[in-house]
Amino acid sequence: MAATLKDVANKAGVSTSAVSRTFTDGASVSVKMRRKVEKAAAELGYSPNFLARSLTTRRTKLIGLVSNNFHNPIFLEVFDLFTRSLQERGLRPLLVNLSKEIDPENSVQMLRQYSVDGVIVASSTLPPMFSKAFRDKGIPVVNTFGRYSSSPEVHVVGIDNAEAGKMAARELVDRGYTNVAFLGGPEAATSTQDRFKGFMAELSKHPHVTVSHSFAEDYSFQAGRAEMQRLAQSPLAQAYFCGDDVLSIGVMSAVKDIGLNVPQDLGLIGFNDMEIASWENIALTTIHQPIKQIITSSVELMVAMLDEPDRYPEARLFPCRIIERDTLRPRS
Amino acid sequence: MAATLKDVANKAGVSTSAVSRTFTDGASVSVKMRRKVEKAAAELGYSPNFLARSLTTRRTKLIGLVSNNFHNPIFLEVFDLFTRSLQERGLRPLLVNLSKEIDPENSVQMLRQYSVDGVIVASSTLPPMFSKAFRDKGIPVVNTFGRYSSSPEVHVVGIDNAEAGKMAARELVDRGYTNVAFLGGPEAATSTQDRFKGFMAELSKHPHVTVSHSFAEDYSFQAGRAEMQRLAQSPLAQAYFCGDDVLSIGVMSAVKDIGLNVPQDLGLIGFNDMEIASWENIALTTIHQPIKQIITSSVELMVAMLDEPDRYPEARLFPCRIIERDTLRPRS
DNA sequence: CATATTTTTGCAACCGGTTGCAAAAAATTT
DNA sequence: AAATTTTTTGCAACCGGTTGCAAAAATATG
Repeated sequence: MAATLKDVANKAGVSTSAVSRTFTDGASVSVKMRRKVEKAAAELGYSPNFLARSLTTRRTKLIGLVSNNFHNPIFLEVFDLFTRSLQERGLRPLLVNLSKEIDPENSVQMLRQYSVDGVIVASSTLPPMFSKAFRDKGIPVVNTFGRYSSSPEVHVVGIDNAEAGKMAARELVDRGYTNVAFLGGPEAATSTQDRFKGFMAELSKHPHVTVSHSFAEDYSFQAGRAEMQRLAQSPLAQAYFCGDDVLSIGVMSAVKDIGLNVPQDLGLIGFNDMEIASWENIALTTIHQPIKQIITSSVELMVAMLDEPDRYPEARLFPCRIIERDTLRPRS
Repeated sequence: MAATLKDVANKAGVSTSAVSRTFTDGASVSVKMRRKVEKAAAELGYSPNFLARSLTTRRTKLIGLVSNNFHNPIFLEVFDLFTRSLQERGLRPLLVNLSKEIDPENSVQMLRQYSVDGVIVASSTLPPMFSKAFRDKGIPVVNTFGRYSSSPEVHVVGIDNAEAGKMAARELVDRGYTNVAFLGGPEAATSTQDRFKGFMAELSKHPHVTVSHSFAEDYSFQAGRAEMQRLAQSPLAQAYFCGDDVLSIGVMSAVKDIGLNVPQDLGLIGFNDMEIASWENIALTTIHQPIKQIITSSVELMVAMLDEPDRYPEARLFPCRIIERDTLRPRS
């Protein structure tokens, strides 16, 4: 069907190596030869087969993009940024949806069979073991949104979740709340655990502030709503730090149903700063996670690893910042 | 690095063909041979290289998943369903983000270079020419959410947008609105054009109903909000049919700012029934597009085409239905 | 048991490219 | 113009598999 190298070589009356070289940059070809070959190639509509090429070059330019977050709107943005960023560098994302998949082995094997050059694991809820499984097979891996560790075993790019928890705590204290609560996502997620730890650590410096906590089933609107409905059966705190924006919005909706007003009766601070949080009829005060930088950095790190696979694992952390909107009472 | 066919053959003391056959189903291998080979393979941790295999079998099991909708939350659901559905059938999505890319040629060439078995174009805003470019190169293509045509040139799976427009019109008339408006997405999108046509056609049967129309810049919250703010400078209609849920929510937010109430002062009906529409603090009445069926059907069609590439192009259309929530006044 | 039939196996060519090496051609130097 | 150096080119082996074909082995038939 499609024209091959050999077809072009025949048509141009040259060797296959000559054709190959014209399509490999940095190879030695004379101007005359190049012109002759390019003419024949254009007439045949030839372009080299990447997969055949990969057999000898050992580079496919395929990058496994592995995630289990196909329900949180922020991940649409994540996929947008990743795909664009990879494309700009001539890399191609092979998307793997891990929803309800627990065992890394299948994915590892499959991505190896496709000879991906590297793997980006984009998730804050997958166990670190997942990323390590790739590293153990010698596949360069970056765990984006992964857990920061002082002795990282794989490359991690993301934020310091504990620090973010502290930031939320400070903000609530600053605004004069004296009875606050942590309403986290799934307790098993390392991101939740770390934010919780940071939140509590900071508050322990302010003994006059009472603190409670609970965890929603997952990072979703309905989980947040349900959790707040449950909490409302007992006395509520003055302000809640939610593990995620979409969770916060669920909470907001439940609060409204109860007949309370945000921020007058109850303060709310979210996490992520997804686009929806900025919608004027939501206007959620939240902690912004610099997704764009995180993703750009992840891709840059991946590119660096392609040249230097045994690069020493590093953690790249980006600072978060508070985006003030309408769900916390004004600073006192 | 990784073990190859030859390594396994050596270790097991058999020919490479024998090893190849044990990993190809339907090939003739004796039980003894299979056991011997499998043992050696297991010890070496061997699994076949798909790309090398694809060279001779001419099947990569890669499917290009091409879209330009990386900002509409409904597409997260779309990607979730596509990736899961493809994975279940042993196919692998190679994701292509077409945002701001207008020329199909690059994508076509790139996907050809990776020898994808087929391409799914998931977009209602890309011109039909895009899908045809793949077909012209002999690549099986399904245009999901594409435009229905009585003489389709490529396979289309989606809804009958004109019919959906009629459905919206009927619903508004039924509820006694006599002054209604169409607030579409980008005018260039075929989906917008068709819904508009259907909407107008149905209303022409009800001469007592006044109708106006306008178009937002794109399918986004801010575009909807801006458009409604603009419209509010002149007298408003009683009810609006919006081209998309996220657009509707933008409209809703602007309406609220003006000091009007939905549905008492102004009715609103959206399109898509994305998850956010069901959030209790949004509660948007909308037209449900059966995304799940559309995607399952798209993938099934793709699988069928892999066996029969010259299959006669068909259009598969699924009926929409109205989801009643809180943004239209009750039936009179 | 010899012969015919079926199944299993290995050889060798091929899929579409790349690349080390040496010969050929072109450009420099003497 | 001959000798030397540099650049360009083609040969042939290879990347990791599959597959048609014929030989070998196993099974069935007379």
